[in-house]
Amino acid sequence: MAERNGRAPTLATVADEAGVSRQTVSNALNSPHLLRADTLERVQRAIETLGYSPNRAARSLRTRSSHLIGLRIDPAAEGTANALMDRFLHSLVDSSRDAGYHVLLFSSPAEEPGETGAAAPDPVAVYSDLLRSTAVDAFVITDTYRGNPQAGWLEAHQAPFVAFGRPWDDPDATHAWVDVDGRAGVSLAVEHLVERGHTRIAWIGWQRGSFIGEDRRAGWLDTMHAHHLPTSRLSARGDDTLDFGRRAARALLESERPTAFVCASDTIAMGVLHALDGADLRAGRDIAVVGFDDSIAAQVVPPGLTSVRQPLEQVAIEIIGLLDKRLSHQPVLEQGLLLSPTLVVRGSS
Amino acid sequence: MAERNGRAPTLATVADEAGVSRQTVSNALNSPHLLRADTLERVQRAIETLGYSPNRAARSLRTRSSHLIGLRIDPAAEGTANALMDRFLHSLVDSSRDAGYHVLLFSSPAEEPGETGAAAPDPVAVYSDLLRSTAVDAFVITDTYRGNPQAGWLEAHQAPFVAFGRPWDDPDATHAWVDVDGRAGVSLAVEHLVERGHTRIAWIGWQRGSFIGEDRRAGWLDTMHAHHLPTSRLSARGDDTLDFGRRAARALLESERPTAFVCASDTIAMGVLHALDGADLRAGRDIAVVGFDDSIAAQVVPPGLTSVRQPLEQVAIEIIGLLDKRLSHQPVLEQGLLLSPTLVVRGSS
DNA sequence: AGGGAGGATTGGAACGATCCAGACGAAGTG
DNA sequence: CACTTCGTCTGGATCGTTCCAATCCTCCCT
Repeated sequence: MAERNGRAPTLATVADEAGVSRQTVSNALNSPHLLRADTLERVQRAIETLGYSPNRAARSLRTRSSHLIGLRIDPAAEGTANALMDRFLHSLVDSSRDAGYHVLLFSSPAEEPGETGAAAPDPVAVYSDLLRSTAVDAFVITDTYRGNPQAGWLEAHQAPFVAFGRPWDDPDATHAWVDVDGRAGVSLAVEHLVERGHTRIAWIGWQRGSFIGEDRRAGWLDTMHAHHLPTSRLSARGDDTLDFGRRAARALLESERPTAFVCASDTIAMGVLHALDGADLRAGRDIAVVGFDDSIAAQVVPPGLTSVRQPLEQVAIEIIGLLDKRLSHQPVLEQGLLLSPTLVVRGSS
Repeated sequence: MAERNGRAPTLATVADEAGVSRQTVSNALNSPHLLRADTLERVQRAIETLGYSPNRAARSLRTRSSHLIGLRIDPAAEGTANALMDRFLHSLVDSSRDAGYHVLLFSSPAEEPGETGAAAPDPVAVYSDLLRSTAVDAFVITDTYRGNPQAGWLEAHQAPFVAFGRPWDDPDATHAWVDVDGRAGVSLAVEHLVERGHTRIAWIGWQRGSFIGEDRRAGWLDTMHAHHLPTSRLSARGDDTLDFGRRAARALLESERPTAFVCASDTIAMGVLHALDGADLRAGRDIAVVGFDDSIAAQVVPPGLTSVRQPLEQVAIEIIGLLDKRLSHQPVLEQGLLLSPTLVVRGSS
């Protein structure tokens, strides 16, 4: 931690201390194999003594790479059990660190409806700007649930990025992605319920038009058919809200008497729990409920909500792996990677 | 978005295009008042045409400031309803953007117990390194709940930072901080319950030794005394876990028959709900429960958990405000800022 | 008309690292 | 012994911006 005349030590300082040239110190850091063993050690000792860390700005300027990865963080809707991001973010930061990167968070300025109209906030402008100013080397994009303009733009501008989520709507996409097999996840859930003896298993999911929603629903449909179980009128579609979950469950309970609910999200599943609470039914004893995402709410709500858990830690690792390959100009063999979720069984089933 | 020979435009490119010198373009960006109106407009047009954004690395190298704010993101314990971070993070990113900063996330390498012992992972090393390499201009630190080594170290090294949380254990601390008045929050909760006619109001909180825990508990104690209500044997202390909440509630229900529970956290409150669920009691009808944090779980659990909500958005704004002042060498008048939480009333009370 | 004053603009130097081409020895080869 | 080869190390140029001091221009005053 020693400093000289109040300013942080530079390469030159270290070079003086070790009695070598700047370039040699640089090599000691970046290509140690080029140095003779004793020189290397001498330099390392000097670095240690002075408490030297290379200046990122200077390095970044010269090498044209910041070793930062950009991630847009979207305004999460309150009340939607969307703590997904939390787990993913941790994992992403950890994986990045291991690969020598840091994560830079950014957000888009809110598109306030009552704004002075002229400056239409281009959702892609932020990406463009970060890239042009060499603030980040690459992006991780996460919001591919209903197509996504960023992916197209980034791909067109040859910006390095990896997506969490398949390019559902663009079969020609060539960018790298990692995704979780939602269909297989829901299938796990249905199998689990069938094993427990349920035959009337209802689906509560999202509106048509959500690719992810349709994929998950297909998991329900497939598995029900495979077991020759009825599906007609056992399915509801709506928004990803507590309230919709509650209303849908109430309606289904009155008309179709299902014994189990499989939901497209934990938010909806929590809505179902509300409906049961209102009808004096108990989840797990009278009716089974399964959610999707293994959110914190699922973990703590009594009696525990069975839920499909995405392997977010693994997703993050794979994403950084792909990104790192891309950035170090190694050939990327697999374009996309589909990971399997697991089912966490709790009291609600 | 026009580019010249495949490389991003620089100041010089813009200068050529506008027929002025580099420095003038620089001034157009940083001190527009120095330019004549027509020159300014000419330069701006050139910038627009070329799609120029200043190179951050170069700027950062010259000005010795990265316009990045570092935030350590800790491995959140699963199952603890700690989605606090999520709201805070969003807010912090937004406020930072408005002030011209970005947020850089980092984490400490996990201290794996089975590691080759020698390299003891110094919790402060990461901060030190980021600072020396001028990767960030300042830090926001959040984990001050039981003293915090970083704050001391950062203060000693004159590193700019603002803490979310009071310097409980260090009356001599001179750094800036923003915190939420937990005591007042719990007091709100107790007042609310008293209004509803409760007189036997129990407290379930954390172990002695947590400053925050004692502060919140004091809110309960104060308010109970103010209303001449009994407190003896109505208080339990333990870990911040579901399980402790459940056990404590069960024990209190058997021995003291409280009609309401006030908890130090939503996690504990959810544990209480588990206990009620097991005893066939209903929260809100038979027994009132109030949590702390207004986590997502509190929002979605049936019948809704009344909870003390921290004004995290405001906290983030104030933190960035203080940081910005500090970094732009304006005098910081207030050293600390204590914000008031609110009570969100839901079905559980 | 000459001399300041002050605003507008400019070119050179610097920030701290890496790239590049070349220098220096020591070792190997004909 | 001269010549090449290879491993090691070095100095100058460079990345794109801002700082600094100097210059130019315009306008006003005497």
